[in-house]
Amino acid sequence: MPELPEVETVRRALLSKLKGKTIKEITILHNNVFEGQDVSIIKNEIKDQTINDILRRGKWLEFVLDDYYLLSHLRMEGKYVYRKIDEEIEKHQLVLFNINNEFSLRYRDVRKFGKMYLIKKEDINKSSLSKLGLEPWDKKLSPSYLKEKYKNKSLPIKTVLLDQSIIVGIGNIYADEILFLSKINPYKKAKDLNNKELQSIIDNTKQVLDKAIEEGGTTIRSYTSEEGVEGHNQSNLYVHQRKDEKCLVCGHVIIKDKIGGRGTYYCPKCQK
DNA sequence: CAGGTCTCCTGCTAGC
DNA sequence: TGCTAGCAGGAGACCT
Repeated sequence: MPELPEVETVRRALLSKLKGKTIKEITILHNNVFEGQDVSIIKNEIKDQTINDILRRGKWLEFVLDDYYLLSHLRMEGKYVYRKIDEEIEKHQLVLFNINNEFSLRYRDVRKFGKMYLIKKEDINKSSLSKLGLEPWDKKLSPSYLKEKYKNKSLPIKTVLLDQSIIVGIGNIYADEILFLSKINPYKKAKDLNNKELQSIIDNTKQVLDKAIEEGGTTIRSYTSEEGVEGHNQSNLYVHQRKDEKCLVCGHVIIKDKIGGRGTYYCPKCQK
């Protein structure tokens, strides 16, 4: 599932193909991708908008057009494929962007969970992006920031790490890895963490995500950044998807539990 | 406000 | 071998 490193890898690949190119037309084959929006307006407004840049905020892609931002969230299995304009439409391709009348950028999403929003630039503060917390590398991310955010959180730290209004970009895979490296039990209540543990979470978040970006993301199940390009970070995972295998540090068997409805992998000996 | 539950969706797989 | 129930999960809606 695309988390911050995967989205960042996708962003870089898209930018190299699309920077400066123009969306001549959009074909929306599945209206729910633009949930709550009038697709006829979108079809008109996006016409002839140039892709000036592609940014990332948390797990969101932000296409910087002339008058709009096109926000795209891949959720579980969303991905972009790039085709010659006249190639046949394949199953699961939900939105087609005509690029310079020459190429076709296609949003493909088997499970149809992903979302897009076309937002006027002046309305960006009313968008989903406005509710996001700090990027992992933000200088403001400190133990005191987390202390304040966690002070009323009785939920397990595993669950709270996934809360995008506090730190952005962490999903289920990296949350498990961050807690393993921080030697923190995923069941521990967020509000009970001390400064040392909070600092450890901050340090390991940056380290885990940096490493994963360097490796082009983690490919388990279906993620690829562009067609035929898989990530390599799966070989760096200590606990995620390693149920019943031995902990690489202490040899104890890795446990899988369900915490907050999410599959959670951890080493009960290393993580107290 | 905090937190629990449900919903969306389809492909894969464990188990019979 | 073939079938099917159950599982996978990010984020927002809705309820208590």
